[in-house]
Amino acid sequence: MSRTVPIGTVSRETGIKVPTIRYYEEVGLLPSPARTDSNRRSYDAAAVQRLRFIRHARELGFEVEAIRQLLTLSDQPDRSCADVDVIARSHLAEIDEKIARLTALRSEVQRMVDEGEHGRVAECRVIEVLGDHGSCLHDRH
Amino acid sequence: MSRTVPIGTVSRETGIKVPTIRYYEEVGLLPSPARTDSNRRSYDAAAVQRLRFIRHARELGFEVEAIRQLLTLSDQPDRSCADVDVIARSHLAEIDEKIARLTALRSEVQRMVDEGEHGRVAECRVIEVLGDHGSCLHDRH
DNA sequence: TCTTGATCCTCTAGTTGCTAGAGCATGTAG
DNA sequence: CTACATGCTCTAGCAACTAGAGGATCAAGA
Repeated sequence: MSRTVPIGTVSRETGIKVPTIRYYEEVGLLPSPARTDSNRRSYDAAAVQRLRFIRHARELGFEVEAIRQLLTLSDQPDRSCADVDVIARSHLAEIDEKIARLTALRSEVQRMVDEGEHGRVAECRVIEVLGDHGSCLHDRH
Repeated sequence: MSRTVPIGTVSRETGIKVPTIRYYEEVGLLPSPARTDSNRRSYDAAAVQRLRFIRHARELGFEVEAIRQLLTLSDQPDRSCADVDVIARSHLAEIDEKIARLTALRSEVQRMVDEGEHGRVAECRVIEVLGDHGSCLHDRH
């Protein structure tokens, strides 16, 4: 059988603070782990990976409800294909939009770094880049 | 002179709720706008664009402090190149990491959609994709 | 002009997603 | 067998909103 670890170790391995791990359990993102005889939580590798997923997804700006859905996708053994598809597609669109916006922001910040290297920071369009309407990043003036 | 609009219009145009706009003003992300004779806020186009930037940046998972820095970059007329460069570079790294993670997540969700179309949802690796260590998205077995 | 409904104001309080601390139990190293 | 780290639960605080009360103002119609 695989090794299980206490919450502090999980915290160190995932970079998620101990109370936050307990919080994720409380709100149902993470299944309640087994307990030792002395009532301490003991986590397996799957729990650690799930926590890492939660952390990264949060850093990427997904809200807890969206993460719950993505985790549910992942938990589905092989059933309810239609539901899974609907959820997956909507998240795909969301992800594409995030990538598009980040790519635009990236190139603008990169330009600032490049120009900064030559001693002058030209006028900055960071705001314009992310400040535009819609998701299509249409050509600017 | 350019048209200015009341807060409700700004809210509709940006998708940010009225109290949230006032909150952004309170915490210094948005400069206090001009007021009408009857003390109502009136916003110009620049304010609207700045709010759209804030919204998108928040959706992308940047915290308020990071947004404040990015906005400061944008507000710099042409001074303090070194500071700007340091800030820009650190955000560049952060942005690259976000893009890498999102791209990985995207391809996994895409795979689920593709396989779902053929009637079966294969085992899902969404968690594995974002659950990995570090930022390098190293090759999985 | 008067009124009625939408919109604005300020201020306070609630929600979400954590995060820190009190007070006590347990585990482990010397 | 201390002693100090780590765990437990529970309560309270913080960041970033969000909603509502109570009151002023504006804009359109009778």
